[in-house]
Amino acid sequence: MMSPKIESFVMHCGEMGSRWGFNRTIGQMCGLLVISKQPLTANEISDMLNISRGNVSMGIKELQSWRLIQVQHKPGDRKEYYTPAGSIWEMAIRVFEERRKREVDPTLSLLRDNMLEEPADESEAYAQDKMREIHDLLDSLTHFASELPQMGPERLHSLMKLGAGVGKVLDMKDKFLKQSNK
Amino acid sequence: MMSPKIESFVMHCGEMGSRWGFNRTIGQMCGLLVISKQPLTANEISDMLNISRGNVSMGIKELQSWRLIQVQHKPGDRKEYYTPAGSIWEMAIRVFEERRKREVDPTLSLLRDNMLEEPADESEAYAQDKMREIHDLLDSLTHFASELPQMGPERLHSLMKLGAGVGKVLDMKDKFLKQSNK
DNA sequence: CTAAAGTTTCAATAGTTTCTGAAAGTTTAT
DNA sequence: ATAAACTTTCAGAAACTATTGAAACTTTAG
Repeated sequence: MMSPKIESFVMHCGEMGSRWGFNRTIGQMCGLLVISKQPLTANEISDMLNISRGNVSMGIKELQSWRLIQVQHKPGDRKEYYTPAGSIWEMAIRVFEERRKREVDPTLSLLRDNMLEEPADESEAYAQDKMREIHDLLDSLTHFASELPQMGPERLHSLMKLGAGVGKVLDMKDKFLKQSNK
Repeated sequence: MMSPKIESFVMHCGEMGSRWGFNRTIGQMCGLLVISKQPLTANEISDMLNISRGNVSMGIKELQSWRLIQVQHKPGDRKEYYTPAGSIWEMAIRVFEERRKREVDPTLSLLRDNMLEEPADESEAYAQDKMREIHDLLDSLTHFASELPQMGPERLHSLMKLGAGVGKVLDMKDKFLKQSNK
């Protein structure tokens, strides 16, 4: 049915899925759709992965809520065909975005609420300090992440290859700006 | 026992813990240790969070395997006191590193193995293409992440504030290098 | 309107993970 | 060597999550 290479990949996606906030079968479904050249129907997915039709239906709903898959229709065919919604890069961005909405945003708002109140004693003052530290880190990270989509994979690639060299480029930029201001 | 502000933070850490690869109580333990000025004993943790002593012991082991907490001893006291292992920044880096080891490295090696073999047909060729795309993205990300620790939080902060502006800085650098080569 | 082709829902079941608490283990002081 | 103070382990119970499959629903064609 599935070639062994493809199967090993799909099963691995299942394992990873369960660590990344979906469950095993949803991970498998996502992996399968990504490496399939042709769009697949719900029944095909159910057969290829040996999972019940109902489970596939719930999985599709979930993957749609993550904006990772799309429906397609073929003329003269009532079935719904599913494909990944965009490139790997776009899908990765969407997972980050969704997780930010679901996990980071509520955390930031809890931290902010907590920081507004006056600390009642020394231990609360310390706690607030730490919360501010966490808040600032999360805030920086989300700002950065929110710019990624506009950056595209090529620029990301050069940024990533640069690695810690980024520090040097930043210094260079600062120097340059200082000179201009003189 | 715990002030309401601190409690709400700790409970929230529990929720987040369960989405980030630990479980709820381990998340709570970690949150509690991070915002406590004083080191805590296992019994104190057990009392403050209302969880069994055995559970705390397992949680400590797990947090140590993530390199997130440290033991301390007080002179003339046999108990073990626990504190976070480093700053928030260092703890975040450790979580990324551990997850890379546990999740990304095995994925990369599976993808590489799969890509070495000759595709048997068109659909395998397509699958291999997609696998290469995933491989290259993960590979870039891990390279970048591996440089973060040497960068420190201040530089990260300026990089993050820069956001998509990074693109422009990269272009600037490229131009600069071209001119030097002429 | 009805049948056929398809999709979704949801109660029940299966499977997995987490937590407890009692027993076993370890370390230190005397 | 013993007892006291503390920690770890692990089998079983409790809690939670995922999966099935049959019934209900929707859509289209004739």
